[in-house]
Amino acid sequence: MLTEDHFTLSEGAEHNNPRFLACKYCRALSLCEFSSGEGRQSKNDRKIIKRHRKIRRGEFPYRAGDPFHSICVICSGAVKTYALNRDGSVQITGFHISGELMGLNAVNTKQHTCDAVALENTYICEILYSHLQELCDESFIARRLIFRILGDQIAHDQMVLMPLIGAKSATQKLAAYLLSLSQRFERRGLSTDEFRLSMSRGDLGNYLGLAKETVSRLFSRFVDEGLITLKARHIRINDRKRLTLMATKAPSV
Amino acid sequence: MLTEDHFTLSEGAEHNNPRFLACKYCRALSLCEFSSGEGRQSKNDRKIIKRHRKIRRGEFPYRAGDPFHSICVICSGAVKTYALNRDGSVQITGFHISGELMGLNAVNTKQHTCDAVALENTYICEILYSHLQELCDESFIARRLIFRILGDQIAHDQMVLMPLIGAKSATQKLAAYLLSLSQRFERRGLSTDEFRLSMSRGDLGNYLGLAKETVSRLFSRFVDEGLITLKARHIRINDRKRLTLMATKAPSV
DNA sequence: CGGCCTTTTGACAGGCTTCAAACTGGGTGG
DNA sequence: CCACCCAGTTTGAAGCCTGTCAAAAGGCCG
Repeated sequence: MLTEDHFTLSEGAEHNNPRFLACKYCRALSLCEFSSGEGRQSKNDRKIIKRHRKIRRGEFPYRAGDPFHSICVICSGAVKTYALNRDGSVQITGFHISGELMGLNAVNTKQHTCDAVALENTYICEILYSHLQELCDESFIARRLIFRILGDQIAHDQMVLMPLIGAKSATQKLAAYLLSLSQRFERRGLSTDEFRLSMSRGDLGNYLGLAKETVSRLFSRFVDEGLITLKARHIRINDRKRLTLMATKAPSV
Repeated sequence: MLTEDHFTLSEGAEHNNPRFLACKYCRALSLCEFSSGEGRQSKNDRKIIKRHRKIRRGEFPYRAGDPFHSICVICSGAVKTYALNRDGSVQITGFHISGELMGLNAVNTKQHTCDAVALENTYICEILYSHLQELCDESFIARRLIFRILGDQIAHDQMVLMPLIGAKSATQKLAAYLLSLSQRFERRGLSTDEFRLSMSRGDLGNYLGLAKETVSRLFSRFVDEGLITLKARHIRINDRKRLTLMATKAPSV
């Protein structure tokens, strides 16, 4: 499915260049190259994908209430999404890293229900959903692709979120989430054992339903026990086996 | 989209007859009538949907490892799904009531990852997924329908599951889940304020990450405070406003 | 009507949150 | 380039919430 077209857009890229990373991950998704590969005959082919929008730390890819018009692919960087409760408190609904999609929960409502904010300088590609749907009317491959994207999202939500709800201790929650993060980095072709935690302890706590102090204390305990190494927001997993045990087993450990 | 065909299948039905309920809810989904309405010209039209399979309490609609071949619609009754951890402990992944879909998380893996077991005598319709996909190649409406189904599932997971993860107290969790259950019954045309809890306290606790005793105690407290009325597994919500407050607000109430 | 599973209620121990204070690190301006 | 500053992080102490263990009461099904 790769086309020169595709590579042209990334020309001059180097390994550390976010534009290059973008296409590397989109390729893994087989979404970007598809969007640029199909429909070449049309003059509007470029409109289906808006490439490499730069979003600085603290800026918003989209806000709650914005009309939904495109699926966002994170090329590099990280984004958190959150909803505001009526009483003013915030509920973080997810963290999204390079190669992942954002905003799929709005495909039916046609309106974003969460705010999205960049945790660090971030590049995103936007794929216009209405155009992608039109493409589906013509292309068998597009149909299967979009089914796969939606299905993956459902499977991901079920498999990752459920253990976090059912976890009976803070230890379980944090261990489980670290492992799921690790898997996500691996799936994007990055290191499984060593990665950057772009979110603050407070954000993590809010997401997992824990106080930020508890998160901090658990990290310290994990370090003491040799499970992980931590330098500021850079984490390395040293003992995946035991971490997995803590994620599933009863809190009596 | 309704056809005589459709009504024929439910003939002789009465309001309390599960077969009638089946079609009532499927109509709400616009999935069943579509499946029987489209493709009438074909001789295979009946194969796309397998109607009204009866499943007794304790029986399994499907097991983990089974090949995924159809989307299950619950006509009447209730089903829980759960996964087994390596250490033998179970993690309940969801409760499904009449009018809802099951097994969507397997559309891509092509293999079920959870066990599903009926909490009471249950009727389900099965819609063959491969046939539905083929239908998508021919029908615009089928495409939009399946997008809507998948999109709804994603939105549901995001909106319902996230608050449960982020809840900071047992009270929040249980109140939030009762309200989301209530919404689900309403969406299916049933009473918002009065419904049956098909699952045991233990199941609820397992799902929410609470001890069954805690669930029981919270129910008692809710009753004492006049928020709900409880008779065995029949619940009535008396003060939705305050229950909503407990679902979002800090545990200091 | 009897047996069994579920639910309720109590007591206690332990984990988590809250409040508070000291510390660290990244970003800014001189 | 360095010092400063502030947000984020770590660590401590105390109190509440929730899990665990235990026993009694209730409800459902044969």
